[in-house]
Order: sequence, then structure tokens, then C-alpha cells
Amino acid sequence: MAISRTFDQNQGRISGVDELDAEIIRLLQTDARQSNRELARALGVAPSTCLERVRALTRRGVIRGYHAEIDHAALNRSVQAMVSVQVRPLSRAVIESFKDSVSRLPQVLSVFVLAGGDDFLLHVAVQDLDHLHGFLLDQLSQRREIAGFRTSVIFQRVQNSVISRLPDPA
Amino acid sequence: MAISRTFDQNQGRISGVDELDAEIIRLLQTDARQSNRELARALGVAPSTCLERVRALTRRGVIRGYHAEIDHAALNRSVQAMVSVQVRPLSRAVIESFKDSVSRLPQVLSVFVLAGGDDFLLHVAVQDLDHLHGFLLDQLSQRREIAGFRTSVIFQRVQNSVISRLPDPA
DNA sequence: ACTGAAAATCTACGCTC
DNA sequence: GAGCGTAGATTTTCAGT
Repeated sequence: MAISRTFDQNQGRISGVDELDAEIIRLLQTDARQSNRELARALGVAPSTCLERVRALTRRGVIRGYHAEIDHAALNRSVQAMVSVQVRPLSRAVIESFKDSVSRLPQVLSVFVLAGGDDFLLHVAVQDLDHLHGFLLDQLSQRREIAGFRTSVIFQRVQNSVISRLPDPA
Repeated sequence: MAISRTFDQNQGRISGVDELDAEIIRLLQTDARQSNRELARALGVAPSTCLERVRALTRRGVIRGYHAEIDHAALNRSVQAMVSVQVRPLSRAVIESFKDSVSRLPQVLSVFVLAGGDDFLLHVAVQDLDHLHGFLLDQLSQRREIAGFRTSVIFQRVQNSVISRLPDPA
């Protein structure tokens, strides 16, 4: 079905996401907890139609989940930072093991594996500057595989809460 | 009410988030679309209790929203990169205007305002490497206020989907 | 993709502790 | 004030078309 959808039903789009799907995706990124009924009304279709669309999107892996966004201060995380890290030797084994172990640290929100000058970028969120310092000293400085790291405190973040579909590369 | 909660009812926590709240937060980060009934059952409380807790958390701003997580490939965004940017002069006016205008670009997922060597970090997601190149040339290179930028392609990202509460700084 | 009806859920309110 | 149970309103879900 996902294959046959590629050509029909899709206002000229190559991927299996038509305009109705795109609108569902947009609305659920904005508010994942609105009822299927509200969703259907906003789209101008019957609730059963909407439900089936959402289920199909989930089945196809387009919708990967629904997550509550929580105020960081309430989680005792008022200070955020980006830490760029170089590791040595730059082998698959070292990269995998470093990635796995730092991604399990509670202070770490995200680990990015990068191409270029730095090998990793860690997005961390901690209680305060003291704990940031402590994290760097206790969790990073001691690792033998780290050749160097550089920390930038984050003053502010602007996030695009709704990610739109970009035009096809063609 | 939020103030009186500070001392009673909070197993020694300073913030107004007790253990039940913390568990609600954890469960809603994992799956924001589960029914209030499921939530209540997982917590071992009545649905009406659970509903009131969730509403209170929302009212207090602890829960900021609910968002669907969408597969980037389905949005035509197979290539991600981090772009660190320096701007000059480093004035409030330049920072604010740069931040506002780049955060509106559809390719930009997040803008971080940083302390330290770099002034901004842009998290971008585009169709392919050609479009990344195009974005850099068309949207960044032309800006007068940019003193320099450096791009790192993201090979991989590991994200902590549930952010836990850290111990109080005290 | 819609309609309709049964099952499940939501949620306001009065109650107890 | 926090949590609970109930009941009426709403929503979900799935035939059948």
C-alpha cells in the first residue's frame, strides 16, 4: 500500500505523504494531545478517516511518537551547554563506546556524531554552573579517549516546534 | 497554591514537583497520547486525580505542550548539520536580529545563542548535501553581519527522549 | 472515505478523609 | 486540600456501505 500510494493520491509528491497527511503531521506537531475528533474537524474529514490516516502514518514510521515538552527549570536544569569533543584514536570502536556511554549520562540530552574538526557534540543540561563544571571534570576530563573538548554555555535557544516538509530535491 | 505546595506534600523537594508529578512527567514524555485512564492506572491513582494533576502541571507551566515526533526522511530532510557562526559587531541589536531572522528559515530546526568562541549554533536539516551547500551560500554567506561560520555534518544523533529530574543543587 | 452504533473514555461534581 | 467514585457527555473504534 505504501508503494502504490507513491503515484496515485499524491498531488504530484514522490513520497507517500499527501497534503492531508502533511496537515495531520503539522497539527500533531503543534498539539499531540488534541482529540482525533478535533483533528478531523480541522481537516474537514470524518473522524474515522482521520484515525486511519494517523494509524497509517504511525505504521509507516512517519510518526515516531508523541512527547510532552517539560519546562527545564522544573527538572532542575537551568543551565545548558554545548560541548564539542575530539576523541583519539578515531576508530569505530572508540566512537561507538564513547557515544553509548555519554548518551546514558543523565546530564546529556543529545549526542551528535559529527564530521569535521570535532567528533562529537554533547548537548547537556544541569542544575547550575557548579554542576556543569563538575560534569566536565568528573565525566569528561577523566576519559582517556578524549583528546580535547570545548564548552559553550547556551544563553538562549529558539526552537522551531513545527518542522515542515521541504520540497523534493528534484 | 503553587507557593504553599513548596513545603508540604513534597517529600523534601524544594520545587513543587512531588513523586507522583515526576512519574506523570516521565510517562507523558514517553507517550504523550496515552489516555488519562492508562496514565492513572500506571500510577495507581483514580483517573480524576490524575486529570487534576496533569491540569495543575499544565497550569503551572511545568508541562509546556505535547508534540508528535516525525521521521525526518518523510519531511525531505535526510541531511543535518551544525553551523557555528560568529557575528560582528557583537551588539544586542545584531544578535537579536540575526537570531530572529535565521530562526524563521525553514531549514533551521534550532538556534542556540552561545557564550564563548562562537556566537550562534544553528541546527539545520535539509534535503541533501547540495541543499546544505545552497543554504550556506544563499542564507549565510551573503549576510554582512556574519564574520565567519563553520559547518559540521551530523552523521548520527542519539537523543534522550525522557529527561529526568536532577537532584536539587543544595 | 463516510455513517452509525456500541464500547471506552473523559471530566465535572459531590463526597470522604 | 488532595484524592475518589459516579454519572452524563464526549470520543474512540469498527462494522458495513
